[in-house]
Amino acid sequence: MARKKQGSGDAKAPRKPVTSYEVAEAAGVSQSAVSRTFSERGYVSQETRKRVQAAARKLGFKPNAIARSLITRRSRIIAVVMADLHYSFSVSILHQVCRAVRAAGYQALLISVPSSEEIDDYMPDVIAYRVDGIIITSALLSTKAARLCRDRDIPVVLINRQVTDSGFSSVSADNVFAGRLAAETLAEAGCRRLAFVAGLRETSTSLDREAGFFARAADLGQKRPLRRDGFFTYDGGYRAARDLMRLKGPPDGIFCASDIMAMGALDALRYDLGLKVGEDVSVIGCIDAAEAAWKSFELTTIVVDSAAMSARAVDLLVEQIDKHDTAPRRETLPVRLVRRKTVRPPKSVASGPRARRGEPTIA
Amino acid sequence: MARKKQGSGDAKAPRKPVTSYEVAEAAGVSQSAVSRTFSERGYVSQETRKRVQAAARKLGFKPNAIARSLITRRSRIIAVVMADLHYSFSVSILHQVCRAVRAAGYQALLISVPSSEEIDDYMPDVIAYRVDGIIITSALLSTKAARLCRDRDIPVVLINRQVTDSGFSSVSADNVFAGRLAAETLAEAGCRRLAFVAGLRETSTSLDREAGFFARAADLGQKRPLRRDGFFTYDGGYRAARDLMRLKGPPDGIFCASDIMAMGALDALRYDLGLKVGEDVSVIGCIDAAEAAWKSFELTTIVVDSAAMSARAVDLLVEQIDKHDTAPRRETLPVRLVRRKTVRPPKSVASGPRARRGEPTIA
DNA sequence: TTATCGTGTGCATTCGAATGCATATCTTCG
DNA sequence: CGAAGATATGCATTCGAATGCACACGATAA
Repeated sequence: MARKKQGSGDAKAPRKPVTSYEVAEAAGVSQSAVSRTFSERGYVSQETRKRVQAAARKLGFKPNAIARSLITRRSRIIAVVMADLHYSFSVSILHQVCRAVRAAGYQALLISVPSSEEIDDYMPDVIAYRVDGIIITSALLSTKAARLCRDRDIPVVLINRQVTDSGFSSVSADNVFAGRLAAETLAEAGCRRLAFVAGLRETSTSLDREAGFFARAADLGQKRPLRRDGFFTYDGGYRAARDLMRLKGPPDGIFCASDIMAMGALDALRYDLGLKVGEDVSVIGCIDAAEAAWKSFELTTIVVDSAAMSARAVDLLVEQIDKHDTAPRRETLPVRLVRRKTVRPPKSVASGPRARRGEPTIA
Repeated sequence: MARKKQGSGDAKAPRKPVTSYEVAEAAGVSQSAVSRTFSERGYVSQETRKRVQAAARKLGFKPNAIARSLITRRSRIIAVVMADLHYSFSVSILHQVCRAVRAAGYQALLISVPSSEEIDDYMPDVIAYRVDGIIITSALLSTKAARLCRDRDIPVVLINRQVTDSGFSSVSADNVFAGRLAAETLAEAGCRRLAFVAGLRETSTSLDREAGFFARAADLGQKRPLRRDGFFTYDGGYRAARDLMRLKGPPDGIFCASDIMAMGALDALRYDLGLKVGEDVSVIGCIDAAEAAWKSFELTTIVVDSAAMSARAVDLLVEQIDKHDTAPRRETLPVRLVRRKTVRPPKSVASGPRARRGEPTIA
């Protein structure tokens, strides 16, 4: 029927991938020499190397990573597991992780899990491809999955999540401090009744922020803050804020465990309830998603350097891949407050250095 | 120093991955039988299959995908190339593509390219891993990269981009129609001076939307619309809108080639210029990003079904991988208008079935 | 009874690069 | 001058699963 592949003329175009043997032949050396040239191990004379490289270039040779992986027992692939690819922060992390992975000389196999619970269904693939390591973000490792990794000796690094039971490395923002910072900022702004909008239950991210927030609130002599679940979504934040404000003693300072929820809260407060955010109520988010800086929100929030977090996670992982016997490490990255307009400026300080209005900061 | 690997007791945990030979031995059959059991080709008796499966389960055997790839010459890996992982639409596409890829029995190797121009630097990796196919979204293929793919016979499918010069398959939204629809909607709303905010130059997405918009505007007897570049960013949209409104004959209907730009435009119009969007000026976006539905925007926009687009793209790719000789196809998916609040309701029609206010649609 | 087919099994080879070992050449030093 | 070392090269084997081939068995057809 259709013409055969090798048939037609047009040389140059190598239909079947070129192998090291063909390059060897063209260069008049052995396959070993070709391998040594490309793997940069063992001895190859300048002379030979040049001839091999010339032949390789001419034939369009690129070592087959699959074959290499088989014999070296290193795939140079890192699995990146993500549960919620919806949120902009996850995406920013993913982007950064990809870059870091590549910079370290690995490839990223993306595993987008619908939800944390289903991670077990995805592990077999990860195992089959003999990935050298796993980065997990916005997802938890089931105990079954954790056991699998341990049994197979696959290093794992978690980003912004911690697994209590088992000794995997992790890199997180200083979420407890973020919570403390939020409580402090709201208190300084003169808020007398605080509230916390949590993310998903059982994520250390949200839990830690909550713990810090409550602890610091107590320190500062505040009443125990109110609390609602917001599920890390816009709608969740919207509803949480609306419900909170309908209580008998409504809050005047709300800390949301993520920016998306804070934006939902903002919209509920101003559009549903007709409140003035930054005057009647103050809101603080967490993460500093791109949207937080938009004119529509100008959200005061707590930033984490996602690039640093990703880079660190990959560093840690690669280190564990290389020297095999490293103990799990847990690292924490500093966070800081970005003041925009959703929190009343501090009471005590005179109306001093407040951002000018008018011209947007964008221009 | 550290204890050796194989040393300590605790059986069960297989330090070195189990091979088909070990399973064969445990089951008292040959390696071929194991292979046949797992690859589901050739003959294996029920009896043998069961014993192999039992042994495999006991030992925790999972066929090594790397070894399999080497001999079958199919990696079952699809490279997913993305230029701008920043935008929520890209992300939604990515998420969907991942799912589709997995559903088709492949794995996704994510290649996050900083910008379209740098794609050439990333091709070698893609080639080295002998991926079975490539999905490209929000990025162009350089002519060099295109040649590489053609030479090596690697199927490529582009999502929402088209490459003029070369015959690769693509799946796009009906962008020309989207433009027409936008022009029509604005005209119906009574707009007399239209404007278009373009994305990035040379992306067919933006170009097609522009073409449709201008053509339909002309049909409808409108003056030739104004035009600004918005680079597919919030800031770009913000500036474009501001600049447009400062012209002598400012527009009263703006179509932005993406939602993000539309949100920037919205913010410029209302916060910088103090205009009432949906009354003084109408704005239409394109894509229907998640944020478009938020209370802060309630953006009227043109939707594309990103799940369908992704699924279709993967289908097409897999088809090309399987039957080798398929001609490139270009598919176009329908788009439709989602009316929210940034466009004045049609003049002619009485104030009829307009969405109720009050309770947000979220509750 | 013999030829033919559908099953089932194992042996040996294959994919393509890496690498241990033997070997060869060239330095350098005692 | 001979031994030791560094450099350079090729041969043969290896990684782990897939598969062509030969062969064996039982059932059916001629």
